[in-house]
Amino acid sequence: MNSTLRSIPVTASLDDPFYYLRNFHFVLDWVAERYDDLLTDSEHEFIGIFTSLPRTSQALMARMVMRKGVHFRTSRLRYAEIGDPAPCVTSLAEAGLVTLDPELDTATLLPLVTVGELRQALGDTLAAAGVPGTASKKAMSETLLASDLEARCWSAWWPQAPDGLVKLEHEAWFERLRLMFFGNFRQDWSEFVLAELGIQRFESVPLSRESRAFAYREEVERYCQLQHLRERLDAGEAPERLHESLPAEPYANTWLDSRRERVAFRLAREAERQGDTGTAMAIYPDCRHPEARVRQLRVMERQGNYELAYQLASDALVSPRNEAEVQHLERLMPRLCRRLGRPLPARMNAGRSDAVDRLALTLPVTPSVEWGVATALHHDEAPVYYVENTLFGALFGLLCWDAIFAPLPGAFFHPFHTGPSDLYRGDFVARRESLFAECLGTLDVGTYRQRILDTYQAKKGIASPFVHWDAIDETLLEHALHCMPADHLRRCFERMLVDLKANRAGFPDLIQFWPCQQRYRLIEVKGPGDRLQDNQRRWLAFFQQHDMPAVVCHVTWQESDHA
DNA sequence: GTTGGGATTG
DNA sequence: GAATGTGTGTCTCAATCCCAACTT
DNA sequence: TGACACACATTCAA
Ligand SMILES: [Mn+2]
Ligand SMILES: [Mn+2]
Repeated sequence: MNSTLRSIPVTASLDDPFYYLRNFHFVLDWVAERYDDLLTDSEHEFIGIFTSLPRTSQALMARMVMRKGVHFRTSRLRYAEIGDPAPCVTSLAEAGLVTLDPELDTATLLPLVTVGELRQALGDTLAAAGVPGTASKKAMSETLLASDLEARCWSAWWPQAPDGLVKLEHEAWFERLRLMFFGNFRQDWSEFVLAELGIQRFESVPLSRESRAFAYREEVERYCQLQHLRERLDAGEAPERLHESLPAEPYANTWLDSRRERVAFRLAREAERQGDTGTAMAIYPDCRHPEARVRQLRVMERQGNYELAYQLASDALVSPRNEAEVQHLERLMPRLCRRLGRPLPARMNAGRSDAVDRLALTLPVTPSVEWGVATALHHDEAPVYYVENTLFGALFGLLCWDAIFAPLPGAFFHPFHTGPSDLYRGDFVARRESLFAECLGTLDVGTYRQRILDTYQAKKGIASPFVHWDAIDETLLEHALHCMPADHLRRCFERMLVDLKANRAGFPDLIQFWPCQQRYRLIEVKGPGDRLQDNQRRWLAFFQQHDMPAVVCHVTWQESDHA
C-alpha cells in the first residue's frame, strides 16, 4: 500500500513562535494513531484534557516537557510568545498537569536555588551547623544533605521567595511518549528543530501507518525498566542491588533481550571494578553479551581458579563467539597452561603469522602523530589522507545505501532515523541478503564506481551510520576508486558484513594513493607508548591474508636541538 | 572580574 | 616487553545566558 | 551520549 506520510510536513516552521507546540502535537498525534491499543486509560484521558486547554497553557507545558527535570521556578517560565505564565500555570494545575508549590526534599531543592538564595533561605540553619555564609555551594549542600532535613514545600523552605515553584506531573507518560515515538531514549525533541534548521537531514523512508517501535505495552515498560536500572548504575547505586531488580529470565523479544543482556553486562563489569566478583560471576555465565565469557575467564584467572578457567577456555576455543574472543583466548590459554603445567592445545599453534610490514620514522614533535606522519609521507604524486574508519565506512555506506535504507518491516518507524533500527542485530544482513548481493555485485560488473559517486551526489549530507560527510570529499573517493581494486573493496565489505558492529572500526589511520601507478597503501601510525589494538590487528591480519598493502608506522620523537 | 560547564534556544 | 585495566579527548549545531567556581 | 582511539599506570614473567 502506498499510504506514505511523506507529503505531510513533519517539522514546524521556526517562523511560528509556537513551533515547539506544533512539534509536540505531531508526536502526540503520531503516537495516538499508531499506539492507540497500547495506551492506558489515563494516557487517553491526558490527550483529551491537554488538547482542550488554552493554547498558551499547552505551550507552557510543552516548554516544561522539553526542558530538563520536572521542577521549575516560575521566574524561569517567562516566554515572549506565552506572556504571563501565571494564568497558564493555574489552568495546568486545575487540569492536574502541574502541582503548585510541591513538597521538596533537600536534594531536590538544592539545584533549584543559587548560593545567594541558599544563604537567604537557610543561612540560620547553616550557621547553626557551623557553615559560614561565605562557604561554597558545594559545602553548604553537603551539610544540608547530611542534616537529614524534613521534606517541605517550596514556600516553607523559603517563605520570602520572590517567585513560586511548580512541578510538572505525568513524568512517566512523557517519558513513554518520547520512547514510543523514537524507539529509544537517545533522541529527543531537539531532533525536530535540528531537522527544520537543516543541521540534520534524514533519509526519507516510506513509513506505513502500522510502523511502530513496540508491538506490546510490556515491551515499552521493560525498556523503561532497563533504562532506569542503567541510570541508577550511573548514579552510583551498588550493582548487587540493581542485579536483584534485573529480570533473570530472557525476554521473548530478542532485541529487547539483547538490551537486557547489555545492562546485565554493564552491571557485572561495574561489580568487577568494585571488587564484587560475586555479583559479576552471578551474571557472566548466562550472559550472551559478546564479551561476557572473556570477562568470566578473566575473573576466574584472577581468583586463581585455573582449572575451571581452563575448562571454560577449552570450550570457548571450540566454539568462539567472535574473533575478539579468539584473540583473548590466544593470550589467556598459554598463561593457564603454564600455571597448570599442561601443554598448549594443538590447534592454538596454527597460523600465527603476524609479520605485518613495519615502517620506522623519527619526527619532530607534532600535536598529533597521525598528522605528523601524514605530512612527512605526503607528496604531490602520492597524497596521504587521515581517514581512520571514515573511508571504508563511506565507500561501504554509499555503495550499499539502498540496502541499508531499504524499508523492511520494523526497520524504520519515525522521520528521524540515521539508520535502520536493526542494524546491529544478528539477522540484519540475512534479512537483506539479495539487496546486499546486488550492491556488492556492482563490484564484479564494474558499475560500483558510478554507484558510489552517484550516491555521494544524491545523498550528500543525509545522515547515515556509515558515512561521515565532513570526513570525505569527492577527490578522496575518486582517488580511492581509482587506486583500490574492486576485489580489495569487495573483500573488505564482505568482512564488514560478517559482523557490522565489530568490523566497522579498526581501520588504519592513513591511506596513501599513487594515482599514476594505480596503487595505494594503508598506514597505521603508532607513536611511542601506543600499541596495536585487537580490532586493528584483525584488520591488519586480514589485509595481509588478502595481499592488501598495509604497514604499521612506528614513530619516535626527534630530540630537540636546544636542551 | 574572568572562565568554564551546564541548560536553553531556534 | 606483554597484557590488562582505566582514564581522556573528540567528535559535538552554534549562540546565548546563568551560575559557581577560581590568581583557574 | 556513546563509539572509538589513544595515553598512562600496574602487574607479571622472562
Ligand atoms: Mn587512530
Ligand atoms: Mn594509530
